[in-house]
Amino acid sequence: MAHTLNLSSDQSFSLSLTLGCGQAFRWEQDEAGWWEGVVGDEVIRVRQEDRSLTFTGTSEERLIEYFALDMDLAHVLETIDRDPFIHAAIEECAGLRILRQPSWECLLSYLCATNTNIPMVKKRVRLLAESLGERIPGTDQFAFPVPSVFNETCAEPLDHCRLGYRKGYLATTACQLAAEGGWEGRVRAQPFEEARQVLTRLPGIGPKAADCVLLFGFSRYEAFPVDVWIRRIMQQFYPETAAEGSFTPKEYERIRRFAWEYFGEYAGYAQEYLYGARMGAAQIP
DNA sequence: GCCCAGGACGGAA
DNA sequence: TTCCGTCATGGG
Repeated sequence: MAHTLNLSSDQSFSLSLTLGCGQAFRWEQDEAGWWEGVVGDEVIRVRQEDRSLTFTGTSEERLIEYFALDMDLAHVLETIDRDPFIHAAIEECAGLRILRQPSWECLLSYLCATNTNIPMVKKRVRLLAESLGERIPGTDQFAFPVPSVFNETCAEPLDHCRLGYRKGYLATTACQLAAEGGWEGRVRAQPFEEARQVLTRLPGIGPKAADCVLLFGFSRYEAFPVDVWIRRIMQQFYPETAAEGSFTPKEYERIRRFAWEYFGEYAGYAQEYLYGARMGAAQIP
């Protein structure tokens, strides 16, 4: 049963930019323009025609939550629109929204995303779901593995997930959090810097992954993840922050502090728009 | 063969 | 504290 959600005229949203900009790893688009993805234990199919979203597999309430359609995007973009560079990115990526991803799969997905590229991350996350997740009834898709499957017996299935050196980090971090429990609440309850420290103490989670998890999995918009692409963008547009040569933790810190002071509480949105514009919004399906 | 990709870690300096 | 080599994996 397909549902329809009509967006109001002041509710800017681009489904393709939002799903195609690389923030989530389980979405694919078919020839007919439908996006299909797995979120939690649901297979969601959705397409956009102008201000109309047609979707199956979830409720309107969860769709609005996941795509953050309840946010006043215009206000957010107004606050970060500080100069011609970011302004051009805002124009180019109009309607891009930062998703509210389930924090567990967001954390482990970005643990898989170090020193690699987006197609490989998507492959690893899919293999994780197929190796350790539950098949979703009536579909050929698998849910992301729940915490409890990460125990002493998960080493063998993880061998098939092309994780490389990340395998040990993922096993350790996932087992630890599954055994402890309550980590999400602890992160959510902490001020930003303390929450960031909780995450970076986990094996395989450094500053970049922690900032991505805070931004995409906890809606902490002051997070400003700096990958090699963002560093290049900062070198080009804001040369006072970025340096040449090797990328040191000190420089990472300088860039993210600058971004937070310069763009404000929604610095993470500035990051995503700069990234999306550089990747070429036009190339995203 | 090389270099690079939404980096992180352990050990040396 | 700050560098520096290394870590699988695949694509160009």
